[in-house]
Amino acid sequence: MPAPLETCLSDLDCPSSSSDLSGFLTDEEDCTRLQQSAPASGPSVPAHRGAPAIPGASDTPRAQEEEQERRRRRGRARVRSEALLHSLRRSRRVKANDRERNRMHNLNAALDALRSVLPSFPDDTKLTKIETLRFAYNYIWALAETLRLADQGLPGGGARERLLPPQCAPCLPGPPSPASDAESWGSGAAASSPLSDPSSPAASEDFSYGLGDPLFSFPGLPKDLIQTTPCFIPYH
DNA sequence: TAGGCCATCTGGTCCT
DNA sequence: AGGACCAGATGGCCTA
Repeated sequence: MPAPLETCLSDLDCPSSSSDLSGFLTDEEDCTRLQQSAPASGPSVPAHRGAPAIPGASDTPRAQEEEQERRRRRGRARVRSEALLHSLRRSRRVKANDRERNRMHNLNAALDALRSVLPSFPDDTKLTKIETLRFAYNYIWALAETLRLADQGLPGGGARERLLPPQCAPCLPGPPSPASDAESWGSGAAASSPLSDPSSPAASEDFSYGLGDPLFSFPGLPKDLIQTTPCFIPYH
């Protein structure tokens, strides 16, 4: 069990490494100092290991003292090496944490952008992440169905082709399947949330958007919301 | 107070 | 080797 880092650093006779645990070194600094402090190559450690340079010399008290001093130096070098290795790992971990934090911030920004183009609720309640994804799925589906029905109703058809670029047509989803959605979206995570119904394809009470046509149904979405949001333009 | 949601940290894995 | 991505763990905050 290695000694705590603070203890290790306090034992070091290197003044520059004996303080400031909060300000971690750069990788370059760490690598350089790790190389300098390696037990086998450090300037304070003799090239020979274990056995005295002169056979039989360790019998004298002076030789024994020197041997003890060499051991102490090797011990300090090892401790310093471990501390710096710990510091190197720590600095890399801190960098990785920073990147991960930034990545999640970007992900949240994308979710906010997605929320901004979805119909908002009257009380300005912010959708949770899972609700946003579910709601977006349903919303896209509802819009696609609107286009499809518009296609059927317009003379000569072609509403979808006129309103969407060709590459979009194959991407449009089919109607949400409650069975498959139960698996793909998971269950129970937002089941108890008051906002889970609008975002859940598996909602029990669907609001039928339009003239009772199930293709217009938007699961759980309040009727007045649909009628007031500019994103929903009923097809006549 | 329990449960849900979220942010953050962390170690593992994969990719460039 | 370093970065991106992922999933698990943890703790804080909020609400019913």
